[in-house]
Amino acid sequence: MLDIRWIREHADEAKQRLASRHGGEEEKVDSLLELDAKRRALLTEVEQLKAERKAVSKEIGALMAKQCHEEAAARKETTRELGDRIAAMDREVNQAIAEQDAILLSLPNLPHSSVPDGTSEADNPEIRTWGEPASFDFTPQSHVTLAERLSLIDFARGAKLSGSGFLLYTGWGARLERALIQFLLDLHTREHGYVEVSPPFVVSPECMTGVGQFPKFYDQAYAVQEGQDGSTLGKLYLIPTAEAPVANIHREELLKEEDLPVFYCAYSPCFRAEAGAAGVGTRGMIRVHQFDKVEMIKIVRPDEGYRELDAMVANAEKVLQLLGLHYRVILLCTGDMGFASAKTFDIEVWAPGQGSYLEVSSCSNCEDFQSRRMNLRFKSSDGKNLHPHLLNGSGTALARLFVALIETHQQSDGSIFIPEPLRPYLGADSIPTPA
RNA sequence: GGAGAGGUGGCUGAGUGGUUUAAGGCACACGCCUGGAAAGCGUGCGUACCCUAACAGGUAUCGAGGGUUCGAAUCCCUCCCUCUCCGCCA
Repeated sequence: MLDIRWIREHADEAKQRLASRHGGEEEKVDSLLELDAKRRALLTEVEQLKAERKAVSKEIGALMAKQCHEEAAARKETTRELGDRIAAMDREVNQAIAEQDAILLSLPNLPHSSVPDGTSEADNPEIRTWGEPASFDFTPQSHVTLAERLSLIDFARGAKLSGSGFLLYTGWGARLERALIQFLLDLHTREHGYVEVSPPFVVSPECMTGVGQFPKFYDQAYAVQEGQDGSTLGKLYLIPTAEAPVANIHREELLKEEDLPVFYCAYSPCFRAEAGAAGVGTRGMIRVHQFDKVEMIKIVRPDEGYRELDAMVANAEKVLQLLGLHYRVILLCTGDMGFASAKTFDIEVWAPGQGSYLEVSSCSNCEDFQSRRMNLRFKSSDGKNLHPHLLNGSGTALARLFVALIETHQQSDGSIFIPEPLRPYLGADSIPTPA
């Protein structure tokens, strides 16, 4: 959420920077400012009336104490009418606040000045690459072929259980998934300074609003209810990312400056309805309704936000480097960034079987956009209450990492080579071909 | 799900309709005192919004939302959360 006072004083800049997202959001600014002016005028007026009522009520109290009941009764008459006017105006003020909040919650974050202008992913500059695409003296297979041949995934039965887009990992596949999760958590907690948390996998709508999922992406979430009790529908949602619970851990709190920075990492499954994306889904594991992910979250002082963003990207890159996977780092342009983000780096890993790069990580600094939505603050050393920067990044998404890993490290005999750092977790140096 | 007890500022803790303008204490900040410190004494000290060039001023806020009243931390209703016990349950 943007700061209404900042918008009030920087209306032109707000419009310009919203316009740079090429989403037409800047058109909402004028009506927002009108509501703001109306709200403040009403508030000033009704607060004067309340001050008056308060003063007279106090007089009535004093008169009652002195047993002057007639005089008190006369004053009650005048304040009764005052109370009716106040109630009416309170309703108007609340209406204006509700309308203003609805617009504020619908506006995306402003892009940072270092974000390049653009309208689609075609305009995202490549920042750097690491390694080279794997070369083969045979034709590399798709992960679908590999997973079926090695019985890593039972696609048909996964679909039987839950529909298309749900995966049943089996045997070495299930074991590899588990090994990757633990490898990632150990890396980030032992080497990168994150505190591991294991959050709920369902969250309240307030948490979804806090990170900016709601109100814009209601359709993307799975809403749950208790049994057949429809009245409980909408009280909890399956998390689309661990960012939803973990970024909200300190919602509504006032942290101390010495508490910062806070680094969390968490494993969770991620549930995405992908409404409207029917038919876009590719065969296999690349676009699914449920996948595992290890997420990194940072809560930092505003002056450290961008330094910490770079560090977080490096943390995610380390995963791919240790696994020997070629990747590139992309800076998202203004038109391609997520709703809550001010600046986002994507990391795309090379999948030789696909002949394409797959997004396995997205690291964003949301600045104070989310912390304002969730009323998360910290008291600075000079006593001011400030909104910290909130950063989130995948470290990394698992299904696509699984794809890149088996496609990159497939051998001519059909087995999968396991990179050294992962071996203690898998308990093997390769996934063998079936006998 | 049932019964009971609770929810007051950073913490603690009073307050059952009207100088409560939320007492007192702790913590914190500043000052006095001291060779220095502690103790003691004094002053200040929540949050959000409105207004103002600034100082000042105003409104709201006692888990949340409604209601009664001239006036609600206090009375009524609904909901949320915590604790104790019971039931069910991995």
